[in-house]
Amino acid sequence: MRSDNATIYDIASDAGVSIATVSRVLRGETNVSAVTRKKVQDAIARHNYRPSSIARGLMSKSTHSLGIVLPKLLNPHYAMIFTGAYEEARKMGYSMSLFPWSSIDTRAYDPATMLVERRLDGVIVCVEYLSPDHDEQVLASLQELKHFMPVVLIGCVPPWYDFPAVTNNNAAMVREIVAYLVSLGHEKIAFIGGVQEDKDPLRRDVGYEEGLRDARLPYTASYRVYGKGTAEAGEKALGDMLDSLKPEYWPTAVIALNDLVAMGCQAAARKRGLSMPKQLSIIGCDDLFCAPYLYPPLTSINTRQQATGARAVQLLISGEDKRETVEWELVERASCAKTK
Amino acid sequence: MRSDNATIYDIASDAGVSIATVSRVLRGETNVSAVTRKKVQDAIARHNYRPSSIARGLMSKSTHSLGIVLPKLLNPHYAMIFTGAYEEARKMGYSMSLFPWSSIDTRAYDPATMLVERRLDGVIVCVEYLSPDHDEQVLASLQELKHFMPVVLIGCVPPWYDFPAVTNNNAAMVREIVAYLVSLGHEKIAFIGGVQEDKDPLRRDVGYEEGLRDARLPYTASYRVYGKGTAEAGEKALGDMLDSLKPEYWPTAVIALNDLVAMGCQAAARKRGLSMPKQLSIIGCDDLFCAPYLYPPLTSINTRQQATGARAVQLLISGEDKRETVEWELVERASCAKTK
DNA sequence: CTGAAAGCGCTTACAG
DNA sequence: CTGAAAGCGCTTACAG
Repeated sequence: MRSDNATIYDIASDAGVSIATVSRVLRGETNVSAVTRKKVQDAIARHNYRPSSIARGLMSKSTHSLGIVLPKLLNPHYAMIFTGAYEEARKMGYSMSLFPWSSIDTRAYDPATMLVERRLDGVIVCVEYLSPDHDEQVLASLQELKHFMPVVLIGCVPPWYDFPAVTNNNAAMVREIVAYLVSLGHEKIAFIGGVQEDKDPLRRDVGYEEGLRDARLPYTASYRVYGKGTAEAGEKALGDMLDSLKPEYWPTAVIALNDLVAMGCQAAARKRGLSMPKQLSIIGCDDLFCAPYLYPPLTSINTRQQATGARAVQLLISGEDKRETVEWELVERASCAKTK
Repeated sequence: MRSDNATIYDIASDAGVSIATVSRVLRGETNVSAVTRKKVQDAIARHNYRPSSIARGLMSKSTHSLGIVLPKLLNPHYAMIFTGAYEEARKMGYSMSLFPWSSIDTRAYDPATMLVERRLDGVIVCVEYLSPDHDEQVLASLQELKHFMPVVLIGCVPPWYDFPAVTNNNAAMVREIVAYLVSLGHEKIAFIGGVQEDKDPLRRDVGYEEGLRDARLPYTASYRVYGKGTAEAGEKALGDMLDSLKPEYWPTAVIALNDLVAMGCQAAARKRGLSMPKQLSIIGCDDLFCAPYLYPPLTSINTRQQATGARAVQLLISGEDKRETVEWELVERASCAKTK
């Protein structure tokens, strides 16, 4: 084993053939005689030679590598998406590089520079709605990026984003969650998390209001708290709600934007002596690995993140320009109970 | 904005200069006259030109990109390491690609192929001890990889691995944990998780036994259960231990290999009606984001994963061939209590 | 301060 | 089945 950073020329001369022939066996072409192939393979083994994907990428316009832009990996929700996308890419013979979103849009020169300079074959971008002007800025970046390479979106993608995408129908999902809680006898149902100005018609807010309407329940503004999707935000939001309401008006159920928020809600409720799920039912969303180990074990929605990531890769590679919706599943555990 | 995939030739001819001059302004060289620079920059803007890092990488031997090999991203422990490494790399002007370990060693051709073909400037590998033959295989892969690029190790790195590394001193850590539990009055202390045949002198086992010896406590084989570092494994391990022991011999404290195992232990204890921390104290390791939201909130060890990742990047780039140890911190929450 | 030329390590027609 | 040659899009001495 030499590992001398041999090039295709070294292999060719060592095997006594041309570099074109070496290239042929490298790429597995069949029109090479057995003995020639053997000579080349031996030379490759002797030098421990690995072709440079850099040089290879120069000539063949495809780099066979994809990118995925995710808000942050510390949230396991995104780690699941990444894992699903990565595995699918690998199956299809592509590599997949991860770009934390923050590292993209802090580049002064241009949001998409890193992606474009690497000549990726395509990129999956996970969109989050943060505020109207952030939205505008994101859309502009995406449109520019689209000029350079195929883009598939996941996450919270408003319908007016003209991109192929794979998403959940959040509105329908939350509407069903409300129905589920109503079926358990709940009438005072709170919803915690999300951004107030979001104008996406698929947003969870819409489902919340629809679900209430379905059950002919009033919309109580005090039960609707906006905030970031973190445990801290959830803890503060529910805590403030409870502290500001007379106990007889306390919600009997809360829908959390995601499992992180739900974790925070559990903490807030516990701190105020509420027994769960007896006095308060909580349902999360995303079904993180820790959901079954919270107390009480958290009922949540499996949003099939890995399937989402995998499907996005398929759209990216096939070039289909369509918008798909992925199913979800209610995972019942002990955190939601009947009111009596 | 044209996005016509212009090359350096297009820019040069459009600006009326040579490609060498375009290259100079691209790389920010100072020896270019202001007017020439302006002409070039205008042409770049007009074409929305981005240089190809592929072509750039061919000539300059450095790709300015690093790799990191991690067992699995779904465990937030590794997501923290990645985040720390990624951010540090970015600060130093490097990009960082993630390679799940599984995708490395299932390549029939060669474990390191993906890394080598991409001509990475260096790679961080997170090592896990799984079994003696896995260990042998990993070491062989690493040694081969080392012929191609600088390698820095993190994770469970035995001292006979001749590589720069940044690790925790697990033995010392667990020894202190035992002392902490002893200071709370515990004498029946269990340890759950890990691989039995591990011969690393820094391994957690060693610290467990040393800690017991420090406190002049007996080593009780029934209190030592091996297993994978998952919640399921933890739940089964503690469950089996409790079921097989008369209650008066039940441990009053358990040290879990990591927070996942600790989560499982909480579930097993709860299922058997043990009240925590009154009847059973549990301490985890890694201080995952969910630790404060478990019930009871989990006392754990902050192993400074982000700092570990960042430091590994620094060693990789500086080329220092040394082995460093990173500090840890006990994070006291409610899951460990005095025995009386 | 600027340009002509060679070269990085491959792939890809094109001949034979 | 195999090879000579051009070319991918840059950077890097080397001249001037």
